[in-house]
Amino acid sequence: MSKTGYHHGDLRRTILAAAVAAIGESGLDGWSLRELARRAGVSHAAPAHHFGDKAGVLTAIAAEGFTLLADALEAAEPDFLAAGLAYVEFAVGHPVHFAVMFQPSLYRADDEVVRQAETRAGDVLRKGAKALIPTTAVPEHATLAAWSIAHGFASLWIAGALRLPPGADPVDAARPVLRFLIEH
Amino acid sequence: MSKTGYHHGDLRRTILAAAVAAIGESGLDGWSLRELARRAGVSHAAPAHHFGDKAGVLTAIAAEGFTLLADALEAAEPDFLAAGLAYVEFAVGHPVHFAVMFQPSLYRADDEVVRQAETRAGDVLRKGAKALIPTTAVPEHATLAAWSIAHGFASLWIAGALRLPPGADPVDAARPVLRFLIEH
DNA sequence: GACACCAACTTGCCATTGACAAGATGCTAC
DNA sequence: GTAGCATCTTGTCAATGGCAAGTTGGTGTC
Repeated sequence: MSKTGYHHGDLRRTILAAAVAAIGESGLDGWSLRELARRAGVSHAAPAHHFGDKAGVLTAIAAEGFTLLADALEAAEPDFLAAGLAYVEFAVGHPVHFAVMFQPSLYRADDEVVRQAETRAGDVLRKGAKALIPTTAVPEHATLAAWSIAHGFASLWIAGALRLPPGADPVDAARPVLRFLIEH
Repeated sequence: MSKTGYHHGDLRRTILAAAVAAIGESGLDGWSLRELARRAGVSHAAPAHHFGDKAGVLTAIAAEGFTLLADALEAAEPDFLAAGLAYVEFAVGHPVHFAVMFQPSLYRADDEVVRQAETRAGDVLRKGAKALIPTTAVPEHATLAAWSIAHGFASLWIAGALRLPPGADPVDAARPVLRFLIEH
């Protein structure tokens, strides 16, 4: 675990965290493998050993993101509003993961680890949503509507497209919007 | 307009189209200014003259996207379902524009042209949505819900996150989902 | 305890790229 | 016809991604 010496001990996680930080600061275009290496205090080729290439780093971020999302959804109360707010909270709290996850062209979507994490998140989301909205309509439509509205609100918030008062809390702002889906 | 000679005549649009094509093929990371120059048959520095840098190209794509979106929304029938489907149709039909538009960190969001186009699209969207959903709830919530569900569905479709039967039409798939917001 | 093995990391390298500077070209207005 | 200027080119440099080959040191085995 020591940071000195030839073997870093925890380089993989260090670089992953550095990548998330760098992307958060400079955007998806403003980072380089060499910068991550510098931040971690290792040679310029060290990241490649753990991740192969840039897509490998993004693949790891996506996998981590799907796992975090699945955890967040599982931890939420089993009703649509709570789950939807948990979805928004995850997205706003981990905007880099969220952005990468839903741009499969950036990473290796067929990677085994990503697929497992994605499948788990998808299962949690679908199974949950299925029973959360009492409706006379087709359940699949309700599920997609629920997912879409939470995903859409989170995306628009992160993009800064919503012209809401500065300092507003995204979860508070999302509540009445999500509620509109089920009661109005 | 002739493609031969020192002056291309239509380089700006040619490069812009090449950029959209290249990003569509290789993703937001898989293109270079030099590649655009090669596709257009000009020198490697020609794109910089028109766009400055890579962010300049993405800025132009974003501006074009907001204009196209505003046009599409204006052309749609004045009701929520039609407008929502037009939104989805635009996003799926112009996935590159859509992806760039809602990632302001990729381009110069404070660019004058972009701001005007974005404002126009926003106005069309907000003014429209305001009167499209008869509701007892707060109009702003209804507007945000409508925007979110259309944006979310489109994003998830483009990301390939929806596990729907292959060959399905996105607009047909979106219809019952959007309808769920207003009647269930 | 010596040795083999192997993952972790480094050094060195090259083609490609983004960005800038300076020069060449040709349209256009007067 | 010529001055001015937008358009496009040529040349260049630092930075990057990715690969190859080498080094380090921990771990298991006898």
